[in-house]
Amino acid sequence: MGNDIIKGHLDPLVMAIVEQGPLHGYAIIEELRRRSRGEFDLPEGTVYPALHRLERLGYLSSRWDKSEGRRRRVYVLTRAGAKVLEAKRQEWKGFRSAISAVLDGAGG
Amino acid sequence: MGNDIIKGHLDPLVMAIVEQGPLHGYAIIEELRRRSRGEFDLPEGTVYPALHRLERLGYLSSRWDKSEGRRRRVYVLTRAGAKVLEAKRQEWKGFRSAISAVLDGAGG
DNA sequence: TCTTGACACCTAGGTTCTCTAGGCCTAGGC
DNA sequence: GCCTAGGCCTAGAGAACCTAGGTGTCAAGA
Repeated sequence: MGNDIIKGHLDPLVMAIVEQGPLHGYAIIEELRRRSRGEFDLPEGTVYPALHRLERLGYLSSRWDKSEGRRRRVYVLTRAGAKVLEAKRQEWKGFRSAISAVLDGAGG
Repeated sequence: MGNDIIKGHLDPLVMAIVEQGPLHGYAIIEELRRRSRGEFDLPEGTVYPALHRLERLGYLSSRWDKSEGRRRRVYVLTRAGAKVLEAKRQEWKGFRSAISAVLDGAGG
């Protein structure tokens, strides 16, 4: 529950997973679950459209892989994607400290 | 730009502001901007509907105040709202560490 | 053989959230 | 009188995520 709060943060998560090496959609979902220790257990209907969007934006590129019988679409991070990811990491830091500042109620 | 990443996090922010004392909408916007050091500069069209939603959910309650000539709707956090806010704070901690774990690419 | 379950992909439509872009009103300064 | 700041409001647009379905392969076991 409360996967809703992921809104607006999914793209950098996916890009960060793919950053470490070519991966297909299904495996990305598993990696996301594993690295977040189960916090992000995302349905395919969330992740696949996100992958398509990121590819359309030029942040990921993909190719079909049939090496093991099953067909898989394998994604890699483009150079543009790497730049965007780095920017998103910075953005996240600012966002995180801003939220914490408000939630912790520091007077100013 | 990038106020989009606030999606799903606005409610606890607003509740945390109101937690510290009765406040009206316009002042809540200013407090949010101040405490986040300018990070959250939200339009009225974002905050007012959120206040109405939170009141409808029973997390805030409001009364009209006319003590200074101008009419203002002043909000306070309900007991239910306080419980939800506490839960949201915990949720935020989990979310924050999960995002960081993924973005920092810790292998295991 | 047939069924089941894991793997692997896809998308239409619904819901919900935030933002844009307006509108209304009062008070005070010029 | 006019303008700005303070103060409230909402309809509709746009975007994101999820639900709920669909397709197909492969391996294990009844």
